[in-house]
Amino acid sequence: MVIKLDLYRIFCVVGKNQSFSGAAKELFMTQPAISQSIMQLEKELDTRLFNRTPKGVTLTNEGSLLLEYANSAINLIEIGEEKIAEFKNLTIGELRIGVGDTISKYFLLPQLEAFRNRYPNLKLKIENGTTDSLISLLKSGGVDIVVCNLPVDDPSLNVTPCMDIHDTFVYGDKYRKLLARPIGFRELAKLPLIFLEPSSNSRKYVEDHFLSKGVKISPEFELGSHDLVVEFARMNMGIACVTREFTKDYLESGALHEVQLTEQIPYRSIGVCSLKSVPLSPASSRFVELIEG
Amino acid sequence: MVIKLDLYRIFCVVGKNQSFSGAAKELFMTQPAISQSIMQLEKELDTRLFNRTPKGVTLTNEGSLLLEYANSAINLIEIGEEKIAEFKNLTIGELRIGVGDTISKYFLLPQLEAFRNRYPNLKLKIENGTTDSLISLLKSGGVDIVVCNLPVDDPSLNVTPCMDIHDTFVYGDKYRKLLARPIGFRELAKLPLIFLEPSSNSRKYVEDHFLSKGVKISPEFELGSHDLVVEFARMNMGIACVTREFTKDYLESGALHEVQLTEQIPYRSIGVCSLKSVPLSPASSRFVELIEG
DNA sequence: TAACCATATAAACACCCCTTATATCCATTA
DNA sequence: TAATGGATATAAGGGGTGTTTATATGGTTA
Repeated sequence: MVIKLDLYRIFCVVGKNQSFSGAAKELFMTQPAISQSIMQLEKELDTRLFNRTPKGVTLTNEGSLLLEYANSAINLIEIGEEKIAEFKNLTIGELRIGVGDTISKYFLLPQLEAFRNRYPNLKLKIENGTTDSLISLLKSGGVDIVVCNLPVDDPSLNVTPCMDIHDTFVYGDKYRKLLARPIGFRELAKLPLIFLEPSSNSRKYVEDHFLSKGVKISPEFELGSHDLVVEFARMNMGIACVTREFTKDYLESGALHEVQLTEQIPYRSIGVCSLKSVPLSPASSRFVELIEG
Repeated sequence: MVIKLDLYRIFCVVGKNQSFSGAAKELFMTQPAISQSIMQLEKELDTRLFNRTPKGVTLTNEGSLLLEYANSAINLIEIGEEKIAEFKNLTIGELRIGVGDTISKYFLLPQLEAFRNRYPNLKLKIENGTTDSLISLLKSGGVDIVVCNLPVDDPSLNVTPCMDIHDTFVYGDKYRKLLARPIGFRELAKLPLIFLEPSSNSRKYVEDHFLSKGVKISPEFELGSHDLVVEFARMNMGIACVTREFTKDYLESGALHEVQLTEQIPYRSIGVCSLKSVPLSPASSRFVELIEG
């Protein structure tokens, strides 16, 4: 027979008060309840814990010893509960986000900054990688959520789009006259093009779309990051395929100009992915609210 | 609302097993009981502690953290229970005995030695003093039991006689002829007498008994310890009032001889006294058994 | 697709713990 | 010494809670 732990809570309070009736008040119980609880504990331990006196009770040696242990135990539980509360406050804990490089810089970083200011004690861990590698990281428990380019088609994931992005082509001043009027995919493909590497999700998306229209591209430059692509365009190395939303500053300042296309490239979305089977942690859930809201 | 501590015990077992049904087996409960207990704990903490998977459950971050605290707490309780068991085994704890000097040396010491051999881990504290001072020490909680000369007449004490002692008079070789035949109190009182100090319980007892027979004694020597009294008799300084049981060696070896009295001094007893209001500790109770048995 | 193993849900029952009521003991005070 | 007050002990009844049985649901595996 295992001794009920709740008896120890009562025991601690009685030990503190040196009185059954005093403990009863503190615990919002009646004196007989306390009396019986202590008697039960004493019976199960086969040890007298208190000496009853006309003015209360006093601990026996055994009782004193036990009280130290019981007090510590209950304190530990209380500290544990406090820690849990801190988790809920997001004053402790961690948030592990998987995110693609470009999204990281232009979309997630500002959000992360705000989030960090709000919950400065939360540990943040950011994992970079391709969409595919991030999704498998998510499934293996390496990250809590993944922010990546959609579509992601996986029945075991919750996928929530949170921002639309548009693939577009931009150029520097040198090409201004040449591109003064709208052009089609086929004409565009003949110009010197600047793209991301073929492995990149964005590159594949645009390239596939062109292919579906019967147009094959063969870029002059294939670069490792969106930043580089933008810089090359600004240096008039060619026409760059970029994400409009991540090139906003250059477009608004007039450093770059957008190609007018006669056909549209359908927009894509950035979305948050999480495992259906694992409920979001408080931190993840709060972060998702933030970037969706 | 305070969270029931027993939920934490279940939580620990589930955490260890990473499985509700596994924990159910270990706890001799059914799986739904575990399921509901964890759900209740999660509800009261408003925090998910386990992620349910098809092959069991896994701890969330919150759960992991809480488990450390809960495990430690329950371990503490278990250690406390073990300590209590040690108290019962008399492998820890202490025994505080109040005892008169003479009794200490001739009666208690041998018993104490046996007791200590049997329970070597028990701390022993011996307090010396007069019967009166020991009784008040007992009442103030300074000792657990008192071994002293009876009678002790106090309604708040349990008094158990455990050995009879006899007051008698002894002498050395010089008095041999003089005391070859039985004599009465009155004649005895005229001889040079060696007694304990007037404050001693034994002295008072014998002196009072003589007085009740109309005989007043005026000892030649009044000494501080029974040992001294015996030694003075051996050195033929007079006729010594001693306890027969504590002078056995001298009498048997012929170093001292016992006065043949025509009237008897009623025997007294040595007894163990304890407070009625305070049950004996395991150690006290075991010791009392020993000296009574 | 069926079987198996995991957790979740629902409902009934049994047990336990708490409360109310009362007793008892001791100490203090009139 | 009797009476009062405050402490714990005891007894009995009732309500709540936790456990069980029964069943559902979901997911992996063969």
